[in-house]
Formats: sequence, structure tokens, C-alpha cells
Amino acid sequence: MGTDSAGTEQRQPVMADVAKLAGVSHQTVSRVLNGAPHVRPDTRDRVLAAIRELDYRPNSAARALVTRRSQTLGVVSFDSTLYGPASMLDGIERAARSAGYFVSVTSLRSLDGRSVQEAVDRLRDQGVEGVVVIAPQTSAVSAVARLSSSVPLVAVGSGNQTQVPMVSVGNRYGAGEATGHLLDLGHRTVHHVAGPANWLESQDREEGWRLTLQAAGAPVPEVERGDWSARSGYQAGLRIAGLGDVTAVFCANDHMALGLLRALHEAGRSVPYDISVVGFDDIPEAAYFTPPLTTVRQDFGELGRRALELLVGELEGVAPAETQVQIAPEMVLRRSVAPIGHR
Amino acid sequence: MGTDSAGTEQRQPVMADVAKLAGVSHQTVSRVLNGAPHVRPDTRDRVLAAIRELDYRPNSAARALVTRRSQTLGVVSFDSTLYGPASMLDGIERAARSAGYFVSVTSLRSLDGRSVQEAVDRLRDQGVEGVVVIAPQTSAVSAVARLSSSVPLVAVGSGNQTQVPMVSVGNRYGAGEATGHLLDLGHRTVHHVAGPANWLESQDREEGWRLTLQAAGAPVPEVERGDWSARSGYQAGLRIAGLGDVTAVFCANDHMALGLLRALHEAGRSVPYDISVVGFDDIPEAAYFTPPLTTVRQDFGELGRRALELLVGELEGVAPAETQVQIAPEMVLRRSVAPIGHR
DNA sequence: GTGGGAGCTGTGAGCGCTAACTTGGCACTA
DNA sequence: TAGTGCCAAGTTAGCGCTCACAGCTCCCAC
Repeated sequence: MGTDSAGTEQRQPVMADVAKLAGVSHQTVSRVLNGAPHVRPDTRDRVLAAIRELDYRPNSAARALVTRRSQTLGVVSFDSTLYGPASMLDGIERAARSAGYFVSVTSLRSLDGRSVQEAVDRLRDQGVEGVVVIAPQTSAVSAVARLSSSVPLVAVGSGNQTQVPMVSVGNRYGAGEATGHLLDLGHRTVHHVAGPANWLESQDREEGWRLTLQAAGAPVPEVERGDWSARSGYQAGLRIAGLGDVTAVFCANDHMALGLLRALHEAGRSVPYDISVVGFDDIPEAAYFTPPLTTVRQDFGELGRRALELLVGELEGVAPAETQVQIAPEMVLRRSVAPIGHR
Repeated sequence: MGTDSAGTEQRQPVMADVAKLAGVSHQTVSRVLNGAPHVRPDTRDRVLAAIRELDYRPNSAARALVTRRSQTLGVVSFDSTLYGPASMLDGIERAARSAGYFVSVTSLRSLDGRSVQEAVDRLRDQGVEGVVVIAPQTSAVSAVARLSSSVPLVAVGSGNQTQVPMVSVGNRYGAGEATGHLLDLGHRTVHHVAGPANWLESQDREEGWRLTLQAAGAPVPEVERGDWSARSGYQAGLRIAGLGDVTAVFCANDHMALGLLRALHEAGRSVPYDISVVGFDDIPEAAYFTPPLTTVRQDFGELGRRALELLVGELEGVAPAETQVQIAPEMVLRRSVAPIGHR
């Protein structure tokens, strides 16, 4: 306790302190802070100087309380260790920052509807203004669709779940391109290592593959199913190597393709001379697999950015031009594919 | 505008609404919400029922304003697209949630001190109670050290920067193990593909490698330097393949090892028969490289968890047992190494 | 009885900010 | 000179919550 009646306590300065130092009212300080008009330049300068001198920081809780805006968005992610979700999160965060929002994240371990609901509730309790859900499992999407939520929400993933604004990649298209490319090279048919059955991306890629085969009159082989991991791709590869008549494989992601490559190598099958392999995602490492992997590139960062754009549009009352955004993937040709019979 | 004077407006219920419905004062509602003692069971039940009926959610801004606690922690990450940072973020988020905190993230694109300062300031403006910095560059660490910040802060990365609480991996130790293992196998020396010179992890791994060679009296070859990417490992690999007398290479991470493997393969050098290769990290895919990669495993999730533990300890006034936590990495043996002369 | 300590609940103030309104001054017009 | 309008401030009232402090009831010891 200082001798001065004002005290010299060691507490954070508040707006009133700035006002006193600058010789104005707290409201004028607020005006300066918020860029309101009708403040004389020299008054503004005095206020700014006082702010600097005291190292004053506005209290965000107080502001949020009165404006009812937290400037914070929530992101629910499934497994942010995976390359895809991590990249989307990164894209979302960057876009959010440049739009003036903070980003609060929460990860899901389990993918049932209840845990999605819980995650969104948690975020909502924190006061987020909107939520992006990165949860591309069918269960999660349907959970999102019937989410009893008063918070604006955008999903990123695949699916034609029109109840919820959504941005996704043209998985069906990309898978079709990959499959078509292999058929064009003379392969009689194309085998498929699919992702988990409950992921929308798996379903769409599988469908794209299947429809393309059917359209070309090619036989549709039984699907091998993995879980996105290299390990599961390896196991699928061992089974495929045992089949004997396989000349082309389309994997639903690059990690599984890596495992497949490994299994084929161990089984003494040469890629691409015996078997051509195509992946999906184009992770940065795909160009350095043995052999370099032909794959379908999707821009995860862009996906995240577009999702955020959609959400911010909704929040700030801009008419939602489209609530279903689709981003086209693009084939990247590398040495893991060859025409049939090429040796 | 209802006929009732109370109105039937469509606004979020507040504590007073719950209190009125339950026939108690707002303070009693608060007590129930915060688990305070001296509330009669049936009163508590009435309040709980009212909360459920109105779907009441406490306003976190109001609570934060009065308690001066936001229940939010900040994370500054460098490139959350990379496997390491993404995994740490994941570990941090999970640990934070179970400790009752929210997590707000912000990504750095550039790594100079100023942008670290900005990121921390931004988080602080948002009202976070503490910050974890995942920024393993020397520049970032020194920036953190002299950060003019009134927020508790923990760094995760390497280094002996004792001014800041820090949790890191025994990079020197791990690199020494890897190098020693290769020497034990009869290799005359071990080449090294290092990470960026300004990353602490690079520096420590390089030092571990160098000291081990020197201790064994082995010659210390010139270092090849990459940037963690498979691409840079590939380029280093091309150079190493041109050297001719190399029999063992230790790469500072698995992605560069992947590129190296690719380059050696293209150059017609067999791994492990001509050249043994060891990586660092043990990313999930390392077991499926061609050949499967011997590497040094570090548990990123654990790293994140420990960092958060340290931070929460600091926040909640627990005596900081240790402010410098070190986690031991562990070698994982796979087929990319062989004794010298083995064929 | 009556004082007093528990157990339970209510009252009032105030966290730091913004929104809405009010006030005072000055220039320009009629 | 009075009236109008605009600019540049100041004043007041909350936002929804928690904290500190009263009360009130009940029960038991003396």
C-alpha cells in the first residue's frame, strides 16, 4: 500500500488508468481502441501514448461479455496427428487469424456421434462463435447433421450431407481419374485398397473406382480394406501379392500405398513392371517412395481455408453463395505406373 | 413482445432465469454450478432440473471477467503440418482437456524472434493463462528466453536454455546410440545428414553423432545438410552416393532418410548391403520404407503431455519439481542396417 | 429459556468493458 | 441574435457472473 491514495499496486492497468493518464474519459479510450470516428488526432495520440506507457491490454473477457462476441472459433478434429487433418487445421488457423479470429481446438479420440456432440458442446461452453468439424466418418457427419446446436457450424470432409454447410474434395472424381488412367494404360482391371468403411472419403473413392470400372466394362475385383495406415496397406499388399493376376492397384491413400509397395517388393513383384500402383493425397513424401508414387493430389490447406471462409461468411451475415463447396483434386504422374506389358 | 410483462424473448437463459424457475437466488445456482458446499440436496436437484429445462449454459466471458481465469492455454507452433509438431499439439490438447483447460493455437510461418513475440502477445491478448511454445529453432528459443511476457510459459524442444522451463528429448543421447550402433557393426565411420543448422534438434543430434565418432576414434566426415524434407534427403543422398566410400549414414530424421533411401536406390547402392541407414523419430511409416528403417523413436505425444504438465504445475502453484524435463528416446532396429562386409 | 454455533440461502457490489444517451462548443445560416 | 447541425467529448447503465457478507432457521447445551 503506497502513501499515495491512488496506490501503486502491481495490478494490470485497466481502461480507467489509461483514461486518467491521458486526461480523457474511459469512453474516449474505448473509441481510440476501436477506431471509432470523432476523436481529435491529438487526443488520440495522447491516449495511444498512455496505452504504450502503461503497456495496457484490453481485457478480452470484459469485451466479450458486453459485445457477446468472443472472436474465437472452434475446431473439432478427429486425429490431428494424421497429415490430412493436421494440414487442414493449419489452413484453418491461418485463415482464421487473418479474418481476426482465434482458434480453439479439440481432438476426438472416438468417432461416435456422442463424442462429436460433446466436443461441440465443450467449445460452445467456451463461447466460440462458430465451429468447424473435421470428422470425415459417416457417424460423425450424421451426428453433426442432427447436432442440437445453436452455433454456426461447417463440416469439412466428403459427403452429400446437405443439411450442413460443407467443403470437400472431389473424391469420386479423383478416384475415377486414377482408375481411368490405369485402364487407359491397358490394364484389364484395377484392384482397390480402400480406407475404413465408415469414412466418407473411403466410400467416395471406392465408388469413383467402381463406377469407372463399370463404365469401362472392366471386372470389379473384391476390395481390400485398410485403415489408412502403412501397416494396413502392407497387409493388403501381402494378400494382393498372393492373388497372382493383379496388374494395377489404386490405394485410397498414400500411406497405404507405401505399405503396399513394401509388401509387393518383399513378394518379389516389381512396381511398376509387374504391378502399377496409384495412391491418393500426394503427401510430401510420395515423390520419394520406391518407386515414386503416382497419386491424386488434394490441397488440404485450401480445404481448411475454404471451410473457414464459409463459416466466417455465415457469421458475418454474408449471403452464403454456396453451402456445398467442392475442390477438385489433381493427378500427379510418377514412376509407380506403367503401361501393361511394358518391360 | 409477449403479452406477459416478462416477455418471451428468444435470448439465452442466464443465471437469474434459472434462479427464478428453481425458486432460489442466483447465488444458489452459482453454488450448485461450482460444487460449493452447504446446498441442500433437494435444492440442488431443483436447480439442476431448472438448468436442464432451460438448457442453461454459464457464460464463460462473465465468469472469466470476475475470476480472472480464462481456463484457456495457448500453444504457439512452428509448422503444425509436420508430424512432430502435430503430434505434440495433439498430446498437449488431450492433456489440457483432462486438466480442465481449453487450448488456443497459433502457427508461426516465419521463425524470427519478433513473430514469436507477436504470437505470444496475441495469445496473451486473448487472455490465455499460460503458453506452450513449440518452436525448436535457436532463434525462437532465444526469443522466448527474453520474451517480455507476464504469462507463464513452457517451451518444448531441445536445448539447455535454462531461463525457460523446457521439456525436450535426449537428442544427443539418441544420436549417440544410433552412431554407436553402426560403429559396433564394424563400420569405419558414419556419415550424417543433418537438419537445418538453426534447429536445436539438428544441433544436438549432430553433436551426439560427432562426439560418438570422436570417442571411438573414427574419422568425422563432412556433414550433409538438409531441411527435414524427403526432398532434401534425396539430394543429400545423391551427393553421398557420389562419394564412393560411404558404408553407413545417420539421418537426423526419418523423412530425410526416406529421400536418402530413394537416392541410394537410384544410384544402384543397396541398403543395407552396401550402405546402412539409420533415421530419427520413428514416424509410423518408417517400418514400411524400402527397406524398413532402423531409427530412434521419440514419443512426441509424451513430450506434449509433459510440457503441459509443467505449465499447469506452474499455473496452479505446485512447486516446480524440475523445470528441465528430458525424455529418453529409444532405438528401433529394422532392416536398413547390417554389419560391414555382410553380403 | 436463551445464547450460540452450525447449515443453508439471499443481498449487494463490482469485475472491465461497450452502447446509448447527453452535453458543450463551434461554425455556418437565416 | 437565435437557430441548426456537426464534431468531440463525457456520463450512465448494464453485460452475467462470483465474492464477501449478511441473514435466517434449527438444534443443542447450559
